[in-house]
Formats: sequence, structure tokens, C-alpha cells
Amino acid sequence: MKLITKQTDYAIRALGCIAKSKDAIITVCGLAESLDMPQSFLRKILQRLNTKGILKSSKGKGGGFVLNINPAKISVLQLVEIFQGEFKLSEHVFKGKICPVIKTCYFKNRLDKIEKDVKKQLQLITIKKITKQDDLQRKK
Amino acid sequence: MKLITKQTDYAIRALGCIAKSKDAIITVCGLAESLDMPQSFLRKILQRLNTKGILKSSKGKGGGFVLNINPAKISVLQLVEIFQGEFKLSEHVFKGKICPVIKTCYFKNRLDKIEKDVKKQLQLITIKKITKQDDLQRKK
DNA sequence: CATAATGATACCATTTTAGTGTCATTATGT
DNA sequence: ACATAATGACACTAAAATGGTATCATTATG
Ligand code: FES
Ligand code: FES
Repeated sequence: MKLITKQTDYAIRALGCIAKSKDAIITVCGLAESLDMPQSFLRKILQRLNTKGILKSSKGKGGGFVLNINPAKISVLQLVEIFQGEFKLSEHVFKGKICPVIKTCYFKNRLDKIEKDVKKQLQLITIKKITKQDDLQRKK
Repeated sequence: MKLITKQTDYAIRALGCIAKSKDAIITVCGLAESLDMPQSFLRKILQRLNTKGILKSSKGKGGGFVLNINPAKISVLQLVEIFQGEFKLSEHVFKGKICPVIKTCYFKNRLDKIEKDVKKQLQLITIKKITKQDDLQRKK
């Protein structure tokens, strides 16, 4: 079971690089190379981040991507929700129908608490904090 | 993203029922009916729990399953690991190769902490605690 | 107008999860 | 003995999620 899928992981690392490049325009081509990610896949990811307002893109020759918002405002939770949908640890359903005891169920309550905690933790991890470590964009 | 898959969920609810039935032998057929789960699927799950030592089975007419260990000793973590493999939230790898900065990486460290916390929480949830609520086996 | 970039989107491949089916084995009761 | 009702083992299929590719359109630069 994975909390973070590859797409999200790529997005995080890509944003780390872009954040470090301070206003320089980054192209998919260059980034894919330096991070050793499949180019078309990365492209799709950056496009998504663009439509979500996290990156800003410019087309045409000399175009590419730059950050559109403060890296301190980009949380891993946000990225997870963009690429993996709403954060839900368990539906806890009864074969399609919502479980009848869902209000009082101990198990469900525990899971909800875990979910809340994890969500909070993920919200605290931001691109800024990650890039501070000065580790991400090294190749090999 | 799901922390608990359907298989694990079924296993938990099935164990809940079995735990409540106090030494009575439970058959797949009856259980599948009362919990509204696909019979063959449930059967595979109980078989698995049998080989893992959590249930004890008896074959032949009048056979079925009973608990083999104290429900207070069956944790959700254990069940998750049986049906979903070792609990790991993120590999955090660099395209197949293990990430070179894995020791110092802030992101990885945060994820590890989350993983540890969640694991601990899941270990605390036991079948006994779940059944105490007296909610699980109701149908509809 | 060639070129180098993204936008949109359809498509394909792989992996994981969910679920079924079948035949063998075993215990029970008549 | 035999019908029956249960599990054991395991192969198989189906569906969903994830990962990844490909193509054509659009746009800005020089
Ligand atoms: S059994 Fe469904 S909410 Fe707990
Ligand atoms: S970037 Fe790989 S361990 Fe953090």
C-alpha cells in the first residue's frame, strides 16, 4: 500500500527543483533529464500543476514553467490530493451500501483519527521545507 | 488511496463475528450470508487466516472455523500485513535505484515518522476492542 | 517560417485488487 | 458404503488504479 504514488513523488521532486531555480524558466525536457524521469509523464504532471495554479507556464520557444505560488504554501497534502484524489484512508462500507453502524463504530472512529493525524502531518511538509535541505536535485 | 483494502476489511469484520460467536463453529457459507460478502472470496480469506494461525479450521460435515488465538491479540496491523504485505508508506526511490540522499532527506524522514505513528495506531486496534462495541455483525 | 516549447487528450501497458471456479480431501450421519 | 457438507489448494478471470507513451494542435521567438 502506498501513501505517495509515483506521480506525486515526481511532482514533489520536480517542484523542489523548480523552487530552487528561483524564477529561471524550467523546461520539461531539461528537468526530465536532470531528474531522470520519463519526459512525457513529467510533462503531464507539470501541466496538471499549471492548471491547478501551482506552476505558471509559457508557451513557445523559450517557454517553460515557473512557480506561481510561494513554495512555503505548497504542501505535500495538497499535491497528494491533486494527484491521488481526496485523502481517505478507508471507505468502510458494507458491500456498496454505507455501513449502518458508521456513527458508533470503534474501528471507523480509530481510522478517522489516524486519517486526521496523517493529513495534518502531510500539510506541514511543504516544498520550501523540503528544498531547504539542499538535497533534492542532485543527479545520481 | 486506501490504507485498508477490501480483503483486510472483510477479514476484520469476519473475525469480529467469529469472535462474538464464542467457540461456536462458523461456516463460510453462513458467515458470507450474514455479512453479505462474496462467499468464495471470504473463503479464501478465512483459509489464509487459518494458515496464519489466527483461525483454526475443521473439515468435513459440521466443520468450519473458530478463533485460534485471543481476540485481544489480533491487531489490525497484523491483518493489514497479512493481506497487504509489509506496511510501507513510500519507497521514495529514484527510478528503481534507491535514492542517494535517503539518509538526510527531510521528506523521507517525515514520511518515516508518519509511518511509525500509523503503525503504532493500527497495532492498538484489536479485534477484541472492535467487538466490544457490539455493532459489527448486524445485517442491514 | 523553422523551431522549440506547452495544451489537450487519447491511448496503451503494468500492477494491484477483487472475485470466481474447480477438483481434491475429509468428517459426519444414516 | 454413500450422500452430503464442509475446507484445502490453486488456477483463472475481471476490474480498477497506476504508470507511461503518442499525437496533433497551439503559440511564441528570432
Ligand atoms: S463496521 Fe462499518 S462503520 Fe464500522
Ligand atoms: S529525495 Fe529520495 S530520499 Fe528524499
